[in-house]
Amino acid sequence: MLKGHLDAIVLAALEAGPAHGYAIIETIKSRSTSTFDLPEGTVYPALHRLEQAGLLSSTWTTPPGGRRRRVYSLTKAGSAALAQRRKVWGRFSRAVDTLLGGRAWPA
Amino acid sequence: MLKGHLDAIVLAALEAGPAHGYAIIETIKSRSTSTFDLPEGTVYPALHRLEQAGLLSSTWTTPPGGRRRRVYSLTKAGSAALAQRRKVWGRFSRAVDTLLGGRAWPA
DNA sequence: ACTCCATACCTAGTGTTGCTAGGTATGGAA
DNA sequence: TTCCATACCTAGCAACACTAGGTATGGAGT
Repeated sequence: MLKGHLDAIVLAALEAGPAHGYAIIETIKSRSTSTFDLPEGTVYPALHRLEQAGLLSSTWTTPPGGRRRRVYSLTKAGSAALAQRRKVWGRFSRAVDTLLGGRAWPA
Repeated sequence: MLKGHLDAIVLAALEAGPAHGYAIIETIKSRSTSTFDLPEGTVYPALHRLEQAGLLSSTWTTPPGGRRRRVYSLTKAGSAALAQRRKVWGRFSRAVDTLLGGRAWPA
């Protein structure tokens, strides 16, 4: 369970530049040291939702020796949403840290 | 949205000692400086779920000058579950911090 | 006396979310 | 030629948190 922060994570994965779905999954997996090994059935619908919401845009591309890929980019609204989500996450995680017992930053 | 960490929060609220539902809501609200102002429709079903799962036990009490209250306590399984939840939260929040932009460990 | 609020509990139903479990298809390695 | 990694997709499900109601009592204010 990604507990509602999937959107933020996906948007953040696209902040460094456009990418296609499969690559996004790999990026999230490696950058989280496999804590988040997201199934495609989680990520693809999320991408569609985010595009629907205007936070992403996509174009089909076919690299010379390869298969078709759908490449997503952050829209301006997407960047704004990401900034907002970061704030929400910060507030949320600080509150949970407090409630779960103070000392929240193990070495 | 509490994103799946409600159980951990409720269990943690009972770690200091038994309490009844309404008081738990107040505790969570004040300790989170109102970040989590949980509606009763969120907390009561959660308490029932947790008791059903054997993580909490409850007894009805009626204080001298007052109304009936249902007081919940952590069971041994509840304490163990809380420890587990804390670990999950730690791993989860560290991963999200990393994905959302690096600098995750404020002083 | 009456009203209103805070306290204190409850549940049915709803929308969102993430996942399971399937499906299609291609390029490259064994 | 078989298999795996790549690369996309969707229908349906289960869990979760919330909305929106409901009941009831004690105390404070007018």
